[in-house]
Amino acid sequence: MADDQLSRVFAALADPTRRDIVARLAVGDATVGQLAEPYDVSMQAVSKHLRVLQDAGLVSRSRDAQRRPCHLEAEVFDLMTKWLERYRRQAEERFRRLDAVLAAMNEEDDGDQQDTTNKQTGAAS
Amino acid sequence: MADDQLSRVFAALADPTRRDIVARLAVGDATVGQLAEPYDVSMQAVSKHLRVLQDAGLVSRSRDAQRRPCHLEAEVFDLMTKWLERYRRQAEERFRRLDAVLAAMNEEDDGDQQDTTNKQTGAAS
DNA sequence: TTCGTATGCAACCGATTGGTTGAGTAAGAG
DNA sequence: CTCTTACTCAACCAATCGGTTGCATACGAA
Repeated sequence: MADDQLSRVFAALADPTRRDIVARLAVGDATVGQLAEPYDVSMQAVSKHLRVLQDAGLVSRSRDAQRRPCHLEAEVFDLMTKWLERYRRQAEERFRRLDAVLAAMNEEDDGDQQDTTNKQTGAAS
Repeated sequence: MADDQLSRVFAALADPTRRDIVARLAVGDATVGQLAEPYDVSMQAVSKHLRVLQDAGLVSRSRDAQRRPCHLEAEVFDLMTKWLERYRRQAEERFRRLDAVLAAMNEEDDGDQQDTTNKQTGAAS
């Protein structure tokens, strides 16, 4: 179901263990073993988490002898920030409009408060 | 597994249909039927999506006769933004440190050239 | 070559997810 | 009251998820 990048990123970060891994990689690169150590799950489980993070573009991996160090890719955060910023702006805009309506209602506050409010038409994601 | 708020929010937004619903609610409040109409899924399915969004704190719902209008709660976005900002800052910080190391290496670049740097994989997409 | 370390891959399992259909509920209209 | 509208709830189902175990692989060391 999660086919696009944004879906993969959000799905990846929906797991606390994976967010924890991201937190540790933000401090510095680490191997699978190092990442697995603080948890009481198998290394294969952590390896799976890393595959999810990698598919989401959140981490990249290189080779160092038999180790596969993981590196946090920070650019993906920009994608999320951009997505978020859009709705924050829209929410603020809506808030401003609501304020305006309220102010207008105060000014001429006799009868007739029928809604000139929003019926929306959808946007896409 | 997704018990905390952040997990619920990310999980909720991992679905393209739910992000779409958020996009439409950002424009203005809507009923379940209005939200379901553009998709070729049952209203029950949309109702389930809305329950997920509600549990994540992303939407609230009121009552208007037999209708249940949905309203986007923008505050949750602050939670995500805060989470994101933390890693963006850390990434920048790391980047600055790497720059410093590189600069230091340039300054004393006579003999002795083994890298004490982070091995890091190339940039990305 | 053989051994140990670090990791990946595949198969399996129980819980969750996104969808369905069908029945039930809340409220205005006739 | 009954009918219709607008939903929710409950049961079910296939697919996915997070975990496991067991085996295969890549590489350095002995």
